[in-house]
Amino acid sequence: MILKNKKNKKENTKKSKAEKTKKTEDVKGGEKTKKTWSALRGMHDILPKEEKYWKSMYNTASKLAEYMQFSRIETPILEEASLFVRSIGKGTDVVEKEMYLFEDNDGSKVCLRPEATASVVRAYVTDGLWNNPQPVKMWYWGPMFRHDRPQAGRYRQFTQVGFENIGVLDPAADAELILIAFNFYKDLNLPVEIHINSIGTPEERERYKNELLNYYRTKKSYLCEECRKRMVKNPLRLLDCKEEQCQGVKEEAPQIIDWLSEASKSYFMKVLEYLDELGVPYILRPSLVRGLDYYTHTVFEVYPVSGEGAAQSALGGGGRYDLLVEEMGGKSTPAAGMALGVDRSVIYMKDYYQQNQLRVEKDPYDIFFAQLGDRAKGRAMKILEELRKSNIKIAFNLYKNSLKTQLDIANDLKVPYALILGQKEVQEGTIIIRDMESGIQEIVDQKKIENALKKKLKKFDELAK
RNA sequence: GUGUCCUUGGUAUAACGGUUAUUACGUCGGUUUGUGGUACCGACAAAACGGGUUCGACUCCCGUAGGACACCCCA
Repeated sequence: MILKNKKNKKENTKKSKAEKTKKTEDVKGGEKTKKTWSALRGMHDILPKEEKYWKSMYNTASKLAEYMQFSRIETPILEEASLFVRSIGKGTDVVEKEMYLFEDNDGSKVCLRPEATASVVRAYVTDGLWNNPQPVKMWYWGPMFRHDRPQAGRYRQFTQVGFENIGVLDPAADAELILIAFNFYKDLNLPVEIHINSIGTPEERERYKNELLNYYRTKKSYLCEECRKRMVKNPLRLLDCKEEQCQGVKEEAPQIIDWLSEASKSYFMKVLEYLDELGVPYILRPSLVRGLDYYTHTVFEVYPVSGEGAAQSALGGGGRYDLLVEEMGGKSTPAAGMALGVDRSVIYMKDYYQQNQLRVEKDPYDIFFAQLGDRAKGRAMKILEELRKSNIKIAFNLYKNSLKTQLDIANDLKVPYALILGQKEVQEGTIIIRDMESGIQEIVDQKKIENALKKKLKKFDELAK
């Protein structure tokens, strides 16, 4: 299909205008029209040139997970819709307007996962993970879907990396998760801010909500339109309002921390103490509430530290969800978790690296292997195959026949040495090693390539030491 | 979901209601077929899609799609 398309296109360009007109008529006459596709709204391709960022994120997460003893879990992308309605909460925006919801062939309601915590908890409950040594620490990396209006760093399909700790109620677990989030960015050389708060138990939160509403009712005449809606729909969000006119009211508002029980408060204090001990900087933000219903006690979000510019959206966040496992049909089990937005983090990384002239280096090639002539090409493939396990990183291009072009590529790749194999060398069983800087060439026996190269390459010297 | 702005080769761009749509990067090829960086030459490659206004639309208008930004919300 694609090939055919391309061919047509090429022919078109060579046609005169008159012929083009004719072609249009043909199309109208029922011939196939040229169609191209853009990605669906909010979906994007991750191109090869961006891969280095994604790779370094994945490797960083994976290494952290291993050190902190989180094991990888992969759950399906498609889940029963009610799983998320139950876990995330019926009234939330994520469930109400952002789910990719559709009917499966048998008529059951399924959806593309908007997040993974619910799935991980489902696995914990139904796959018997509660019989394993507790807590069960798991991490995941994969695509999530939310049907939202796209914006910078907000896509309908996006990648999250997340960590879940199920089965233990201990401030150390909360601190550990925050530490992982912090270290993830630290290892990538990205400065971040941790915002943290505690929203206590549902009962405490309910009491606070009433108190907040009582307070806001007395100030109703000062409020913006949006805030009046929030009073009915989502009172805790009142504290997020950015309108000038509401700032004064906000500052005087009661804070949730004052409405927590002693137990909740001291739990939260302990989390903060651990963070202090670890040297993880945080900002207490009494207005921080999270969008999903299942959170209890500790909640936190991670923000980029931007030199200038507007407040950016969160890179990630998480918190404790002690009631979710039971809500999902398991035994009452405490748990906590967090998730980071990889797409957003990649954007931040690109930006920050560019501004600060940092680079993600790809592993450079050691050698370029140039071949010349039919027989040499076959022989080159064979030699490349023999060197595959040698740890020497060799670039090659078997489809270019001119030596000039191949050395040009070698030059672009900035390799220190090139191998040159032509008809003559094939006959003699030798190969040329060319020093790309000095231009000095040396002829060696084909059987001794590996050793000869290793002698020349510095990295093998260092390994030997 | 609401609002504002935008859409010219792969990327970045220029001009124009009327000749063959500018330039750079890029890609491919070449400068006597076995030797790189420079240079020179050549080729490739574009008006998102559909409709309207007009003698004539890449240019003006409308719709669709996509993008960007803000809000709601969130990763």
